[in-house]
Amino acid sequence: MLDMKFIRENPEIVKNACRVKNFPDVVDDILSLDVRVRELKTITQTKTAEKNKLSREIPTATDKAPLIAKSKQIGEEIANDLAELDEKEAKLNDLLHRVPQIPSADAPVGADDSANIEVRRVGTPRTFDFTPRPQWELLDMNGWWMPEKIAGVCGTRTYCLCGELAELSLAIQTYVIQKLISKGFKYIECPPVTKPQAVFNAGHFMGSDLSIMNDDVFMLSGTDRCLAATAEIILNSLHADDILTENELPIKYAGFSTCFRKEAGAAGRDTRGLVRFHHFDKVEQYIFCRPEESDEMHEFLLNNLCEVVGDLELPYRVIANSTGDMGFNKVKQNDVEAWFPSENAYRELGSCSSIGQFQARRTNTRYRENATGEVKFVATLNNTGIALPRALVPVIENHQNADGSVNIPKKLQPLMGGRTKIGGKH
RNA sequence: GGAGAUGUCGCAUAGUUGGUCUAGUGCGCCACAUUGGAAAUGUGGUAUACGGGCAACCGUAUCAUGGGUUCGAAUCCCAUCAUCUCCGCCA
Repeated sequence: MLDMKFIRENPEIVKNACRVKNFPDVVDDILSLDVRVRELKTITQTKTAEKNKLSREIPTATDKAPLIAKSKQIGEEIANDLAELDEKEAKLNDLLHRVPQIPSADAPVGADDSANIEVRRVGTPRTFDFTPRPQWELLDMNGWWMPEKIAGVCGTRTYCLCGELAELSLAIQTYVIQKLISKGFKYIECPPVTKPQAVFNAGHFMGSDLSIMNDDVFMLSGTDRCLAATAEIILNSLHADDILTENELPIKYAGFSTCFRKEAGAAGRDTRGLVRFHHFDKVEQYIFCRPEESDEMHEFLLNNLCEVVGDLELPYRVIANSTGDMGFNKVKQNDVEAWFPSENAYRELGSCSSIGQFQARRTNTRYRENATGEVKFVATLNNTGIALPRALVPVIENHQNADGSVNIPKKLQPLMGGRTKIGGKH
């Protein structure tokens, strides 16, 4: 959410954000509600002050009855005003949670991903001297998965990895975690089960009604819990209501969790191979920092993901996502896409996002500034570290050999017991 | 899952026959004084949010959370949550 004062003082900026991000403009409703809410607060507080004064006089008064009567009467007036205040404030609160984050000035403006800009391209897609196999053929011939079996047992959009590919998946995960630890991240194993409030805090959803997320989140039947779609949800709320010291910042967390998604809007898409499931494993980078250093941290996070993809020896490109494509809570977003030979296209492996103070307002995560002693909201950022099994797809497709074996990227070989390749006819 | 206990202003605590509690004390922290410097000591200060005000400042709320009783609640009632101890179950 945004700061009410900011909206009050910069309505045009906020209206513009609603426009370029494709969200309904509720700014005028907010402004008029805000005026009434403040009016009511002033009135009720003045009356309460009067009532408190009377209450203090009563114990020592000789004639208590008239004071009690007066106090009682003021109490009734306050109750009426409060009823209206509660209603108006709830409405205002809901609308405030429908205002999107202001996008960065350098973000491309556009309605959807067609307005995204390619920032840079690293590496060149390999030219094969044989006909490369798509991921599912490699998976089949090497016995690295059992799609029909798993679909039968667990349903659609689930997967299992078998044998050496499962080992490689674990090696990649370990590699990324170790890399992030070496860059100053604290590794956190996050629970996949959480409360809807934490999902709300992450700021992906609009409004203050938590029930709307039922369409997108797996609720655990008969409980008040749900399955988290990303470790970001847990990491973001890890300092809820804290006042951190400036010296603690930036806080860097590398969170691992299995992620659960309904993929309700993706029916029929990516049904073959290891691209899209109801569950997957992800190492997430997450940072709490001073707002002034947010841009610097964004580059840091983005670079970490680029390094990981580079270490996997994959051609990739970096995208600047447009205002319409970046989502409700984001200031800016850069997707990192790797080359998928079977699709003859670059596809997303991770997404680096600056959230500004949007999530921090929802979690009430603040820090005390050394110089001024002022308490301010922190800025938060997140990026993928690695998402599996999707990241395995470009790895096996780009590094495949004619015999169906797959070369292991050099940096991963130590974690694979020194092996240089897996699969094929040994 | 069963039984019991607890939850106070950074930490530790006082406060439970409702009203000098606008929450006391100790520690910590900050400032000043004292000192050649320090320790010790002394004095003062020490939260967050919101509303009002150019400002100094004033007001309101917060004693786990949410309700309730009352003119008035840290204190009484109800619900919820969390923590601890024991039992049960279990990777």
